[in-house]
Amino acid sequence: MPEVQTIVNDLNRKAKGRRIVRIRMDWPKMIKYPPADKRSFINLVRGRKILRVERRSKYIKFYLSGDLLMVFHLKMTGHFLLTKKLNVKSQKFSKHIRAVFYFDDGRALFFSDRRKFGTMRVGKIGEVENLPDLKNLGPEPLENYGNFEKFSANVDGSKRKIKQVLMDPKIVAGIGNIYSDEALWLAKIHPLAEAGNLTKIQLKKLWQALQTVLKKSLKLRGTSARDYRDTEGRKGGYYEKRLVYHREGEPCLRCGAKIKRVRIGGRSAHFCPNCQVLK
DNA sequence: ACGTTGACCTGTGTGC
DNA sequence: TGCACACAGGTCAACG
Repeated sequence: MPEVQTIVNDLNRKAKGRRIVRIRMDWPKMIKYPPADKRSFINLVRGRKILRVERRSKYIKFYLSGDLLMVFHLKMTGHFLLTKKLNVKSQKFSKHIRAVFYFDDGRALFFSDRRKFGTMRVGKIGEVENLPDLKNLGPEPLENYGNFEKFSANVDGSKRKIKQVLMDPKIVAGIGNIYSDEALWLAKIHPLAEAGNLTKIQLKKLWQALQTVLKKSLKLRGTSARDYRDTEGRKGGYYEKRLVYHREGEPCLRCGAKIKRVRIGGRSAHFCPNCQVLK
């Protein structure tokens, strides 16, 4: 999520107010709405002005003229690159360009995505906001005023592992593999702990830990474990500051025990077997 | 209704 | 060098 927020902030500074004059679409399968329909997608978006860009969970929402909403999900390897043309810094991504949005000022927004998991949708605002994937999202972890209570209610009674629950966007928005590991370490909770068994105090601690790691990563413009780059092709700085993610075999920063890795629901979870409790 | 397992894709790193 | 296999920022349809 800090990566997505960084991109959204950049787009608001550098793409807001621009008109999209031409579109190149090389991977139409990424269009989820209107369903796999390249022509209607292009016809809807061409000629529209970008009024503002917002984030909800890990979705990037472009509000366009004509009461339209264009929504992207970058998944694991999606990038937005904003340049006059693909420069040296972004050459690494140039063979994975899936779409190009040409602006009225001569610049262009390139969408690159090595694994082709990224998605885009466009339609009337209400129409798109009511699509189930966007509508059924959990509370934003960085917004207060009742969001902890919503999170707590969503977790209540769950028999799943807390690690999986944290990564479920219907439970809480915007938390993936990196920040779930980081927050669980900070809150001293074992990733395999049954979510519904955690005390209210543990959940509160976890919620605060989420805010701590997300805010820290936001300041550092996200985590570049591997592919992530911002709209100018630059890396984020959080990877170097990470607490536990991708530290298997290294000493725990708190107690010195060896960090372990286990698979949970097909994903890697990194944790300290000594100071993260299962109970 | 709930929890788990594939599916979607392309690439890189590691061990034999 | 070649080959097989594990692994990689996410999400959801399909299944029991």
